[in-house]
Amino acid sequence: MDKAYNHKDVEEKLYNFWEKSGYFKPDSDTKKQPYSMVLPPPNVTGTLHIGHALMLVIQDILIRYHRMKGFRTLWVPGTDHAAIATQSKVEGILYKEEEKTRFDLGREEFLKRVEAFAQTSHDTIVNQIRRIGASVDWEREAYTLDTERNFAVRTAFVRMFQDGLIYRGDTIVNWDPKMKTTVSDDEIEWKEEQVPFYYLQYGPFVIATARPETKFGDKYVVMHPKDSRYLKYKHGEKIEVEWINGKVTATIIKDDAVDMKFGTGVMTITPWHDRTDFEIATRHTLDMEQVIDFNAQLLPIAGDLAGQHIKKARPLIVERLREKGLVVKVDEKYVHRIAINYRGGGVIEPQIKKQWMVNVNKSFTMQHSSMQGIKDGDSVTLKQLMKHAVSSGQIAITPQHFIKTYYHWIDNLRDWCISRQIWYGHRIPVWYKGEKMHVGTDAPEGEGWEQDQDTLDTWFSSGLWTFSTLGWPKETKDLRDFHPTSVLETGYDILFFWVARMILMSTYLLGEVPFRQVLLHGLVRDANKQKMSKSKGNVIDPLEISEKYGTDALRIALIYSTAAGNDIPMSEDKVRGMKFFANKLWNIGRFIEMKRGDLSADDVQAVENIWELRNFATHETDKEIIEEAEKLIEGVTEHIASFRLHEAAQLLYQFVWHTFADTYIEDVKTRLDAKSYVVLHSLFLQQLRLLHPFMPFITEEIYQTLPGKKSIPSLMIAPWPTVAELPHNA
RNA sequence: GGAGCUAUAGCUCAGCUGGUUAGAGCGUUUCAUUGACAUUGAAAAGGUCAGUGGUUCGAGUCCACUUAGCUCCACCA
Repeated sequence: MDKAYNHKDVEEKLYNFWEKSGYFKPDSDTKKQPYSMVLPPPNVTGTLHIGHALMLVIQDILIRYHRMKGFRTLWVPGTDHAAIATQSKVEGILYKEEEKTRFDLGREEFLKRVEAFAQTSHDTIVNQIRRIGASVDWEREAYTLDTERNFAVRTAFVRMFQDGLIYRGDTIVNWDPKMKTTVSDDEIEWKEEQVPFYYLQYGPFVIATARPETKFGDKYVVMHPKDSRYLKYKHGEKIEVEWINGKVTATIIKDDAVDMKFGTGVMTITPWHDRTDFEIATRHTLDMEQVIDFNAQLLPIAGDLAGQHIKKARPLIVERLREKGLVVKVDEKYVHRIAINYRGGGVIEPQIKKQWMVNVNKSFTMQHSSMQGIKDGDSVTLKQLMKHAVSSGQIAITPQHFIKTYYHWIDNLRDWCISRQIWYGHRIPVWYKGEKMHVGTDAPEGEGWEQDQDTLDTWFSSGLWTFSTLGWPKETKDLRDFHPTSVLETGYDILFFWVARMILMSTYLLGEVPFRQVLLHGLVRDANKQKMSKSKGNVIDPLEISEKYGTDALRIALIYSTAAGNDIPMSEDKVRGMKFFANKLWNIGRFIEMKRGDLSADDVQAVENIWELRNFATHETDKEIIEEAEKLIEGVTEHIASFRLHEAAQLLYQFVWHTFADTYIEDVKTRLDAKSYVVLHSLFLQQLRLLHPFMPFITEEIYQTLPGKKSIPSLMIAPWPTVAELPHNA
């Protein structure tokens, strides 16, 4: 063995060796118990960051452990087209490099650009996944927007439509005038901004607003029914008021959505551009009028200000109100929260628009269910399904406290808007011809049909991921063998976006849970507990780190000292420490290799089973180390089985370095004979196996380099150590 | 407004179902060694486990309250 471990020479070589040997594919022995996972597909918007590395490492540890345990493991890789995120990225580049918008190129040409970008990203990402050492089955790689997944999406849409769960209707949506699309509530980022807050005279009332540009059409004035200050005004009463562009007739509305303590307790409403106002207007069947168009410009209702962008119009309106003496007071220090599309950066302007929606509260008849507690023919809602899957214990969530958060989210869930006015994504499988509409997996026969222009929310397709990757809606063998999947491991930040939607889709479409266990990890932060971001310049690039210290050092550093679900402070120091550990491991290997030569005992065989090793113990310390090693095996196994990977890693680190190397080797090195050599060598091989899921490259390299016959060609498929002989039928 | 998390050594964190003297990494101090490994070894200093009260034979661990920090959800015109 070389004096130092050189990860650069080893990693690529070993990964190719593993892949070529077919170890990433499920074992052909179908009698083995299956263990399956899908990789949360990274967005094809660029490159992988350290959070992705963490996710890959945790999942790879689980997969490698179960593979060695004798399960028939499958880990399906893939990438996500991330509709709006990818499109917005390409639009940004397009504008920067050519000063063009997507409308300049047209749908077809623009999509070609996006696809080219996505392909490049995809290639980078795949390469990065390999570098981390992830033992995924590349033959089953999927893309959320490929042909097979598109068929799954269309099938799902049609099924939901036929069950009356998808409808098209006028709703108030979050409109991004910059990207020209709706975005979901979850895609909004709130930003605080200090703006002037205007108190305006509105007839006998004073109303308050931060957005005077929406106020042109306001003809309803709303107050709380119990507000003693305004009891003399009756619901439905009409009054004449002087307003921005002259006199209007206002109607008094009483509604308890009004907060009596806020402002003056009176407000005028703009139902077309505000969710709360929209809801009030819906309750009292009031008129709704659009004031701002989809480019964020004022409509003719604004009189001579029509056509102005709202940002420019605001000061002009305030000026006019001032002239008319309608401005009572201005609070300059008001903190207003504005909604921003966090994918594209546009300021959200609520609008009423026709959208495709999923009704989460509508009862439908369950066609097929293999879930406990829900039978075929039961009447349920999607919300109930989502809740039931977890409350019945058919899906476990680790850490447990996220269960409460999950329920809380479901309770507050509104209908899910699934249409997007962007081009990159799954086109909605609906066709129109005059007044006629066709909903189906394929275009209808005949001339003149035109497909809906909108595409689907990206989460609609990723919601199908656990089974669309296995071939659904075809009844494939993979689907039978590997669904429900065993574990879904992902960051807690997408519990709602993604995990909840997978539960919705799987319980509804398949009548079974998508996975039995949800395992959530935290955010990787920098050494100062700051979120990593490009603008802060504190981003740690996983590939750079793995290049410098070795992938194994990065892997174990990522999971070493943090409990599941907690955020992880990451520093280079930590990785460096783990590189030292890798070096220690390497040198134990060198020592063992060297001593075998000293003993000129090339026929000394390693003992496979630890319980047979006691026959070779000649000293008290030999017995002790065997006992300790047994405890290690039990401890590591138990910790991994309970998802305490950090505990398992800590046990291994302590044992290998401080018990095995510092204590036992120091003791045995002066009295080494053929018998104690067997103990030394065999125990080390056990440790390599236990460490292999955590540090696959160096353990495999040492294993391959150590002298002696190998009955097993790779650590990847070596049996996981146990402390006692198992009955043969187990 | 609603919900959740965190508080343990100088720093970053472990501590699973309550059970001897509370652990690790990094950092600090002292000593040793070119021996598989200076990417080393031996040792040391450093903690009223945020505070108060409770349950218990026994609490870092369970319960209540207080304080401080963080996060998520909803959202006020």
